[in-house]
Amino acid sequence: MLLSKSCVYGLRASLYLASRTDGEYVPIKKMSDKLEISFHFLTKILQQLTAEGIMESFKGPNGGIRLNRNGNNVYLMDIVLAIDGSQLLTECALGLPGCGTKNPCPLHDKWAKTRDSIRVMLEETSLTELVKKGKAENLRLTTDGGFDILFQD
Amino acid sequence: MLLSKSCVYGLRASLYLASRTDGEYVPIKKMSDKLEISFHFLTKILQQLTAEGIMESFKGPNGGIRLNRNGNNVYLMDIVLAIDGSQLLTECALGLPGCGTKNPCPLHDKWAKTRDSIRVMLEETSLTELVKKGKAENLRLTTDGGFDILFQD
DNA sequence: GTATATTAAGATAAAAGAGTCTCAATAACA
DNA sequence: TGTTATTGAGACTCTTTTATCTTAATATAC
Repeated sequence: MLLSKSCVYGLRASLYLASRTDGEYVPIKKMSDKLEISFHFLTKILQQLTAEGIMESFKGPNGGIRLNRNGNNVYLMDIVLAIDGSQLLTECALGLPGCGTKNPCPLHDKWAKTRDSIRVMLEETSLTELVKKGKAENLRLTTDGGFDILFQD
Repeated sequence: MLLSKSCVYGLRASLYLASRTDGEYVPIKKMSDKLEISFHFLTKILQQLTAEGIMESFKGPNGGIRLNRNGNNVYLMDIVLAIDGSQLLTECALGLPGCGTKNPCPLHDKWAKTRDSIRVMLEETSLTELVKKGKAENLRLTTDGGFDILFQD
């Protein structure tokens, strides 16, 4: 698995939040219902993203979570790094510690190239870009149902 | 993590075997010592690869494991599929079941492209190619030490 | 045939990842 | 001020992966 399950859930939740343009807090419970993710599990993941400053939270009635972008776009890489760390982008394909251009394994060069294409994809893809596409083509963020059903209250 | 630890160990062992051109069986114990992998764990992994027909084994004194290539080259993809299965190459980046060109998630297109570059790399890289490179440049297959130390008895 | 070197197979254990539960803290509002 | 809606934090459980241990099966050689 490329990304951990936590990370995948984090991405889905981020996309959901990014599509809410009103800037209001969304309760985690609502998100977990819509996205079909366990409430408590999602809560933990969002706590991480909040701690990293990617989201901000507010307690109490009318509270919830929202993106904290200060006008800046959020990229997939931001989420992945916050949850899974940089492992995917640095690790040796043969699991050798300290593998790099200095002291490589036989697979290093090829793997570094492949890894780079993953990195570029994550770095260059923004939440807003995917939301735009998702809305335009009514794509899905859950097992069944299109993008739109997420936003019917 | 892109590949499971079992798969990584399987790749290292495969490279080790591919570098032994004499066609003799290599005892797992010797391999596990050289490659610094737990003997019992490696045994299980090699059992899988033997079951898949990628290697062949022989019991008793002078027994061990060797590649069963019948003159054919083995590619990284063979090992990965045998141990980790096709998950990596088919799975949706957002974890949605049945995600594909028919019913995609917003990330599907981009991820399919990235996934493809991983697939191509695994499909096009052969053990012999890596062994050749490893020998020529004395690269490593273990934490420390070059390719050559593996083959001093 | 008996001892020895090896893989095969299954049981068990330890560690990590995924998921659940409970209670505390905070904020709104009646 | 008390009730309710929410996030925060920690303990706990379940599952999968990783690793170890034990015993059986098989082949060789004396």
